[in-house]
Amino acid sequence: MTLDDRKLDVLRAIVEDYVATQEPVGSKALVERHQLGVSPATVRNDMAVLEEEGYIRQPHTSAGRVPTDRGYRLFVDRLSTVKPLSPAERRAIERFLVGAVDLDDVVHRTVRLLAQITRQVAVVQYPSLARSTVRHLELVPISTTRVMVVMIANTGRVEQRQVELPTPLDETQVTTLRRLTNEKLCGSKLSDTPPLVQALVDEAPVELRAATVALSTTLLETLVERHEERVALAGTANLTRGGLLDFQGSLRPILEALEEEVILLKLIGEVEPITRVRIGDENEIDNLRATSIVSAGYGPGVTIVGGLGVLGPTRMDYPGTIATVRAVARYVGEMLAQN
Amino acid sequence: MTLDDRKLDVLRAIVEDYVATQEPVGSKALVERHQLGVSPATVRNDMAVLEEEGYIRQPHTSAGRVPTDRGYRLFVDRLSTVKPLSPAERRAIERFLVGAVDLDDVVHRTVRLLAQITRQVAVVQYPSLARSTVRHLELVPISTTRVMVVMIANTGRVEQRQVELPTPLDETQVTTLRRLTNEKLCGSKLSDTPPLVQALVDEAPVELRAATVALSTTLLETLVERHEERVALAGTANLTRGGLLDFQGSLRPILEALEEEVILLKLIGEVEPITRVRIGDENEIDNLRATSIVSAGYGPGVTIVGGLGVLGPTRMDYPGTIATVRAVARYVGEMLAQN
DNA sequence: GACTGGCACTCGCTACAGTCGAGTGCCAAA
DNA sequence: TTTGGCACTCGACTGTAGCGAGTGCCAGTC
Repeated sequence: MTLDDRKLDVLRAIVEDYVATQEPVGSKALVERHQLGVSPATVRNDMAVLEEEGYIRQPHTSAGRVPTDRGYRLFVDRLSTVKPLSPAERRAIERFLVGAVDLDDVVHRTVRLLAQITRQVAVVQYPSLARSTVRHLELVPISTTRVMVVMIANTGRVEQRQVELPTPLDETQVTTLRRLTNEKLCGSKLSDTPPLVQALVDEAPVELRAATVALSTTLLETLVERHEERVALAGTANLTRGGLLDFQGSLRPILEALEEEVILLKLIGEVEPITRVRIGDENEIDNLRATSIVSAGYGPGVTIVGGLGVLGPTRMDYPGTIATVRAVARYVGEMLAQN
Repeated sequence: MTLDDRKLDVLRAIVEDYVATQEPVGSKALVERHQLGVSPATVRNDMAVLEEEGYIRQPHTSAGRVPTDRGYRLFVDRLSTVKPLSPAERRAIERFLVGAVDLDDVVHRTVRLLAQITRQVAVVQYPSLARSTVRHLELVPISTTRVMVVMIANTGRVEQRQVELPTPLDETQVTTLRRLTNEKLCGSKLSDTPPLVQALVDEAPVELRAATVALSTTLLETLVERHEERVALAGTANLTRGGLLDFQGSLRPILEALEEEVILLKLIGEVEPITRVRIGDENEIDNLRATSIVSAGYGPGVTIVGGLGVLGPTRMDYPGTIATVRAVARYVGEMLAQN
C-alpha cells in the first residue's frame, strides 16, 4: 500500500516532535501541536498503518510512537527541506575560519566549529595525501648518513620522515638529489608516484643510486602504501547531551569506535561532494548502530580532497545538521582554494 | 592523635578492597579478607577513629566505609609500595615502542600503550618546543612572495608556517636568508631565541631586511609566544569502565575538560622527572574533582622535554598506575635519546 | 467510504508498606 | 585494650494499588 499525503504529514510530525522532546509522541499531543485538521482517532488509524509499514514503532504497548531508522530515512529523503542557516550561524562560520595560520589550524578550527554549531561529535579528515599533488620535496641533512625528507603538498599538508642512508652524502650530493627528486615528482599526484619513483631510481647517477633507493623506499612505504590519513575529532562531550536516554546509557562502544582512525575515515572519507546521511542500522560499524552520521566531501573548487562530518543519536535534527555540514564543507573548500 | 600501625593497616586494607570491589567495605568482610589478627569489633573502633580524622567516610549510616581523598593521599604517600611491573608488561612496553618511524608515531603509540595498560585515559604531551633546540630551519619558496619556513627541532618535532613576504625574493636571496637564519639560530633553545632573532634582523643585509622582519615576526609569534604545545589523548572509552558508579554517572564535565588542550597541559606538563599524583580535590580543575591524575616528565637522559600521564577515578590502582607511568616515561625518554 | 467520538483495555510509573540484612555504635566483661 | 553481644539504622528489594497516557476497536455520522 502506498502512503497518502496525510500519513506522510503524520510521520513528519512524529519525527519533528520526537526529535524536539525526546519522548514517544501520542495521537492526542500530535493533533494539538500540528494543524492536521483531523481528530486523534484518525491519526491513530494512520499511525497503525505507519507502524505496519515499519516507519514507526511503540516502545511499549501503552506508549506513544517513535520513528524507526526506516522512518528517519523516509523523512530525510522525502519529507524534510534543508533548513537555511541563520545569518548568525553564517557569520559564526566565517569568523571562525578567517585568521587560520596553518592547515592544522584550519582543521582544528573547523572541527570545533562543527561540534559547536551542531552540538554533536564532529570529525574532519585532513586533506588526503592520495589526492594531493607534490609541491616540493625538501631534503634536510641531519647527519652525513641521515636526511629528513619533508614533503609539502598543494593542500598544505606537510609530512616528514627520516631516512637512513646506506652511504654518507656530502652537501653537494644532497643538493643534486634534491634537484633530481623535485624535477621528477613535483606537480604529480601522490597516488601516481610509484612509476615516477622507479624512474627516479633508474635515472639517478651511480654514486647516488643507493641513496635514491633508500629515499624512494621510505617515500613509497610511508606516504603511498600506508597512505597516512589523519583526522581530527571534537565534541565528544556532546554525546552526554540528552542524559542517558540516547544510546541506552552506554557510551562505551561509541567512544571506542571514535578512537579508531580507520573507523572515522570509513565514516567521513568521502569521494563525492554529496552530503551523505547514514542512519542507525545503515551503518556498517556495529558499535555505531545507534548513531547517525552526516558527512560531506570538501575541497578547493570541485575536486574533493577530504571529508568531514558529524555523528549523533539517530534522534537528531537532520535538516539543520545537513545544512550545517554542507555549509562548513563549502567554506573549508573556499579556505583551501585561497591558499 | 596519631594513628598506630594497626589503624594504618586497616586503612590500607580498606583502600585495597574498595579499589578492587568498588563497594563500601565493612568490618566483618575486612577481617575475613585480611590477616589483621583482631575481631571485627576492634576494627570498627579503628574505623571510627579513621573516620573522625577524615580518612574514610560512610556513604550512608548503614553502609561500609569508603576512603576519602585524604585517605587515598595517605595511602599513596605512606602505605603503598610501588608495584614492580610484570615481565609481560615490560615486554609489552618495549615491543610497542620499537619500530616507531616518527615522532608522531612515538607519541601515538605511547598514548595508546598507556591507555591500554592502565585501562584509563592517557595523555602524552609532545616534546615542548620551549625546551627544544633548533636543529635546522628550512625555507621553501612557495611563490616569489611566499616562503614556507620549516623548523626541525632536536626532539624530532617539525613545525611549519607560511610567511608572506613584503617584497619578492629570488632563489639566491632565499639561499642567503636560509644560511643567515641557520647560522644564527641553529643549536639555540627556542625559549632563548627572541634576542637572537633581533640580532638577525639587525645584521641582515639591506635588501633582505624586510623579508627578515616578516620571517622573524612569524617565528616569534607562532613558535615562541603562543608556544605551540601539542598533546595526544587516548582511552576515553575507559571512563565508562565501572558503569555509572564512578563520576556519579556524568561523564560530561570530564569529557569537556579533556577537550581543552590547555587543561591537559596543565595536568601533565611536568618540569621535573618526579612522578606526581593529584587526587580528587587536590586538582585545580573543577571539572576533574572526581578524578585522580598520575603524571611524570620524560626526556632523553636527565633533561625533561615533556610530560605524560593518566587520568582515572579517584578509586584507582595507585601503585600499579604509578609504576606504569614511571616505566613508560623512562622508555619514551630512551626512545628519544636514541634519535 | 472516510472520519469521529466513545469506551474498554494495556501497561509503565509512582507511591507506599513491609521485610531483610549488612553494617554500625555502644557497653559490659574478659 | 580487646572482644562478644545487642539494639538500631537504613538502603535494597518486593509486592500491591492507583493513576494516566495512549491504544485499538466499533458503532455512528457526514
